[in-house]
Parts: sequence; structure tokens; C-alpha cells
Amino acid sequence: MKDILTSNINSLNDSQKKAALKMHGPIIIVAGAGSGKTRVLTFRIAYLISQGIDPFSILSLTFTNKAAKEMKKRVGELVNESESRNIWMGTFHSIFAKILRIEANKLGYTSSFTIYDTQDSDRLISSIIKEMGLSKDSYKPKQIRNRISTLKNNLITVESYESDFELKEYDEIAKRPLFGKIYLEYTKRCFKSNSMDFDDLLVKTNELLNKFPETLAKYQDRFRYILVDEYQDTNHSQYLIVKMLADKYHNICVVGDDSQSIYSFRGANINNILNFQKDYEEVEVFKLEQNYRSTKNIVKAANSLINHNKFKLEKTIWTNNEEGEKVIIRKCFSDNDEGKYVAKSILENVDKNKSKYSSFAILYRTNAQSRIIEESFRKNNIPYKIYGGVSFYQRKEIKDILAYLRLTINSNDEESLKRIINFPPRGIGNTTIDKLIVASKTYDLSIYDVIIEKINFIKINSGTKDKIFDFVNMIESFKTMVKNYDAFELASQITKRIGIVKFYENEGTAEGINRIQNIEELLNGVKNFIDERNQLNEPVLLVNFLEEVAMATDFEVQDSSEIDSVSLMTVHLSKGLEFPCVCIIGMEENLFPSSMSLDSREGLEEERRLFYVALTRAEKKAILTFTNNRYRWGKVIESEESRFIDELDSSFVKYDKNNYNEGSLLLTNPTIKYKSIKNKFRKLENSEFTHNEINNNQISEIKKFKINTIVKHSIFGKGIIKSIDGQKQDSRAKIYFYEKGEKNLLLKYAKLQIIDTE
DNA sequence: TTTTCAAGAATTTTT
DNA sequence: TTCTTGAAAA
Repeated sequence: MKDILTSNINSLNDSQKKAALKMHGPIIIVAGAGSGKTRVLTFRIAYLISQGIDPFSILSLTFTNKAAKEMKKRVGELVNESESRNIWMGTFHSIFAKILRIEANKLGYTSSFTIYDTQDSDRLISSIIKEMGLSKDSYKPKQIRNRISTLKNNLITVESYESDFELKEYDEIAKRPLFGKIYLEYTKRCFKSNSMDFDDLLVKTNELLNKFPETLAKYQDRFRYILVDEYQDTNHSQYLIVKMLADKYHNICVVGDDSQSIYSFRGANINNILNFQKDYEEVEVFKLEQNYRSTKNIVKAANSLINHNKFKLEKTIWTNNEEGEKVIIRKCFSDNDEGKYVAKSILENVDKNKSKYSSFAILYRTNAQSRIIEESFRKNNIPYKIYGGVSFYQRKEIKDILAYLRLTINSNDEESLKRIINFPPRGIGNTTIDKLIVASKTYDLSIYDVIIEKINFIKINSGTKDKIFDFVNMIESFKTMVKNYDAFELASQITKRIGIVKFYENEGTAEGINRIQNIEELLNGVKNFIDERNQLNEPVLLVNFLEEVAMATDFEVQDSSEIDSVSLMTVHLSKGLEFPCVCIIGMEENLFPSSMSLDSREGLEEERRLFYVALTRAEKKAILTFTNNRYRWGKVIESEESRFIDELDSSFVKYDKNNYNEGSLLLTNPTIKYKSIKNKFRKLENSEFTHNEINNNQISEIKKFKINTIVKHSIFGKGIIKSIDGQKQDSRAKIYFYEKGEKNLLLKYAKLQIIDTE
């Protein structure tokens, strides 16, 4: 055994050790937050290998890319790289996508099938709804997609849907009786496009393993040791796959914590973990209850919270760590103040206690909340990194280029084709595209094949036909390059040929320049990808690259310098991570818990688990903030303290009521009448704010702008103020921008920088 | 067919 | 607020 292993084994506690060393048979590890479950899992893998188990026969499944990456890194530290590379380790979706590529033809796909992301699915559903002549009001694409997703996660095919009275009735009540037709058409179109959506990756894997016993046997024999992390978040479809694969050898180890089940919206079924013991008679159960991560105050506060949930496995999380600070709660006047408070808390710690920025994480319920924090951080020069959110790969310009690449690999990919057949514009309009869609249905061919085989039977102007031929010829020429060029050469050639950079250059906007930078970034990413792969002697073709990015949400920026920065992410994304100090913002009713979850006990309990997850990310310090006024949907909404704050045992928390001089606090809404503002201030009397100062500050800021002041705007550039109307905080200025012409801006929004006062 | 502009919707959470 | 969509104009 490697030294590093031996020293590691000694650092495990009793139950951790037992769980890690039991190589054979089914086991379940019920692991509380911070109980070192990743250590156990990684150690277990390393131990298996040290005992001579072939890394190729180990399958390790996680839920998020982030978790997979972390796991790979940590296993890599314990095992030789040459060995760890051979372990099949990744998310359910990515692992089974790999297998499906190998087995694709059994199911009628080719191995170059495309993976549709949510956006692709939405677009396809939208166009189906349109083609069927249905109204978008009763048939909302996103709702339809969710519904389809739920059905697929439970392996309910179109046929079984159609024969299920209850399911159909549900849709009739929801006023979408034709849902089944849409589901059918969607399924057909995906298949015709040689494409699978995220759910298909699991559905088709089930189909594969069910229909082809010899294939099932092959993978059963291959994956003799299976580990599943976050088992509480498996859905029915995933559950069945794991069960089938483990059926022969029963060497299955699942790890989970029912208190951290937070993915029921995508079909996670908590019963999978609660019933695991019924599935395998000889199962051994290990409980990890000692928390190594957090202080006593945090652990106890979290326990007091989760005790409000009815449905849970019995376990008691405890810790030997120091008492630590109490959980800090801060009430803020507005979301702006919340941003300031968070920034202030971070700066204070960085200055006084020499903390690193990377010790801090800001967690929020919804992605939209990140914006105000970002603003505040930029103002205060705090470096930060956002995880998730609008992913790099979701950006229009990136999706467009990927669509060209996808179409080159799989020309049946309908969504990619529709996306780019007229982008950059080449004179093929919607009318033409609609005709092609109709023809593709009549001839039961993909749009691309219709163009190639049946274009002469379709009524289209000859001029337009030529343009279509040009387009197809271009794609055909890309196809001939696929075999001879690596992904980077191909991607750069294609980018050049389609003239997308020129297109954005001609636009000449700041946005256009940004898009060009993103395109360059993408090409760098491809380059990086092949460099890495070349080192490992792995294939570097375009297909391989597309496979890699299909489910990637995070774009790896290759900054070697690893800048010390604060992490911003949703609570969901934070699962499995830990930070010395965690700020959970927006602890308000209707936000956290989300308003969508309030009508059912299950929904509310899931929100509570979500908060539990958030709170238990903290090692030393947890800060919770909530506001009285939050800017949402372009309006200021009054908000109230989350019920979850009340549920924390008060002996572990402390309200921060200090009066920090808040400086210029801008009120963000013109629609609030002065009187109502006054009322709000009255409510806050004797608390932390000194209101008059706020108003005066704000107004004095605005008063600085005068006619003929020269200002700079982040988008419009430099300009001169022509006139100012309106009162105080509602002041508007007519500004002549030297490059962009005259604009009328609200002073308090515009964030103008004064360059010169004449 | 393409571009522009105004009105209306939007915010759970991820693969 | 920002993003998307649809209609009208070019």
C-alpha cells in the first residue's frame, strides 16, 4: 500500500474506516453534512485499487460536474495518475452519454448524435406548438418541457402516457389536452434529428440495458464496483440504471444524506435512499454523524433548523470543533444595502484578519440575486468569481458557433440547422424555413436531407434556392475536413469561413466586441482541450470536443494564476463544497423559501433542506442577510424575514444591529411615492438606519450633475449634459454622447462618472 | 426578407 | 431592470 494511503487510513475515524474498507457487497453510507463522506469515497476508491482491483472496473457517479471534478482531483492525489485516469468517474449524464455513443446504433442513432440542451428543447417545443397552431398561452413551452421531463424521469413513454387516464386528466385540467400530441411529436423530432435531450440520456440507457441483455451483461461485468454519491438525489430513471448494473455483483456503495435532498424538481426521489435497505437484503449501513467541518454553533443551529422537518432518517450530527462565533443575522433596508453589508463584512475580515477572498462564498436562492452583489463588489474592488448562472455555453455567439460544429458532425440536427441557416444573415428567411419544415414532415426526412434530396419538389424562389445550396455546400466542405483536422484547426477554419467575427465587427457595438472576445475565448478553450488531450494521447477530433462540452456548464478559464477571489453561486451549486465563511443572502419569505414552494409541505421541507445545505457549507462563520425592500421585476417589493431564521434556535444566533455609516444609499425606485418611503422609515425608526442622511446624500449626489457637465457612461462613452428635468431623485438628464448621440437618462440609474465640470 | 422599435414578460433550483 | 417577441417599416 502506498504510504499516503496508510497515513490516510489512520486519519479516518472508526465508522469512516469501516465504510471505506468494506470492499464487497452492498453498503449504504448515511453521511451527515461535513462528515467527511468525500474523504471516505475517495479513500475507498484508492483502497480498491491498492487491493488490485482494476480501475477500469470501477464506476463512480456524481450529480454535478463540480462534484465530479472535485472527486477526480482528490482521487488523483491518492492514486497514480495512470491508474486514476482509467476509472469511470463523472455525472450520470456524462457517463451514460459515453456509453450511448458506443452503443448508439442498437437504438437507431448514430454515434455522432447531438445532445440537446434545455434551450434546444425549448425551441423545438415552441416550434411544434406553433406548427400545431396552438396558442402559447395555454401551451407554455417551458411548462411543456418540464412536464415531458418529469414523465421521462419516471420512464413514462408517450404510449404509456396515452394509456394512463390520470396523467391525461391532469393535462386536461391544466387546459392542455393536446399535450400528448406534443410529447409524441417532440420525441419523433428528436429522433429524426439524431439527437437526445438530457433526460433521453437516462431514458435511452434504460432502454438499452432492458432491450439488450448481452449489453447489460457486458456492462455488469465491466463495472464490478459501483459508487454513487448523493444517492438521495437520484430519480427513478437513474435508480433503475444503477440497480440493473449492480444486479450481478452487488458491489454497490451509495452515499447520501436525506437531509440534503434538494433536487426533487428534477425528479429526485427520496425514497430511493430510504428504501435502499429493502433492495439489498445483505446491505450494511454505516452512519457518519461526526461533523468535521463546522463550529458547534453552526452545527447546532443547523440541527435546530432541520428538526422542523417531519420526513427524515434519524441521525444526530455533532462536532468536536470549537464553539466558534454565533451565526450572524443582519437586517438590511434594501438589496443595495445588502450588497454593501456583504462587501463591508468581507473587506473587514480581509483587512483585519488577513483572510483571503477565497475564504468567502456568497450563496443565494436564485441566480438573479447575484447582480447586485456583483455591483457592490466591483465598486469595492473585491475580486469574485460567479459559478453557474448564464453559462458561457449558453451565450448566443457561442451557441451559434457550436451549432455550426454540431451540424458538421450531425447534419440531421434540426435545432442547429434552424439556428444558423440564416445567421450570419444570408437571405434565407422564415418563410423559406417554414416550407422546409413542412417538406421534412411530408417526406419524413431531416431538413438537411430534404434540401439535398427533395429541394426540386419544393416551391422556393430560384434565388433563395441558390442561397440554400451555398449554405449546404459550405457545410459539406466542413464535413470533408472533419477527418483530417483536429478540433481546433476545424473550429478556427469554420469560424473564419462563416464570417461571424466580421458580422459583429460591423455592428460596432460594445456588445459586439464582447461577443468577439467570447468567440476567441471559445477557440482558446478548444485549443486547450486538444493540448491536454494530446498529452494524454487521447483523440482530439471535433466529435470529442463536442462530447466534452455538451453538458459542460462551467467554462474553464485557463488563468494559471488562480486569482484569489470570492465565490458566488446558488445554494444548489454549493452542495458538497465548504468555505470558512459563508454569506447567505435574501433570507426572505417568497424568496427563500421560494414562493413557488409554499403550497405543499414537501415543497417547504425541500426549501428547508436547501437552507440546511447552505448553512452547513460554513466552517467558521455564517452570515445571513435579509432586506425590507427588494428590487424585483422592476419594482420595489416589500419583503419580510424568512420563517427559517425564526426556526433557528436563538441561542446560536446573533443579530448584527450596528449602525454602519452607510454612505450614499440610493433608493432604487422612482415609483415609490415620497410618502410611502417616509412610512417605511418610520417603521425603521430606532433601528439601524439614519434616514434623513440617506435622502440628503442621495440628492447631493444627483445635484452634482449640472448643465454642460461632461460625463462618462459605461456603454455610451463620453457626453455632455444638455438639460436636466425632474425633481431630486427623479431627475433625468438629456445627454449628448459624442459617439452615440442624444439619450435621456435617469441620473440615479445611469452611474455617470463626472469627467469635467465646465 | 430584413431591420427596427415598442410592448410585454420575467425569476426557482441543474444535467 | 433586461430579455424576448411580434408587428410595422424599409
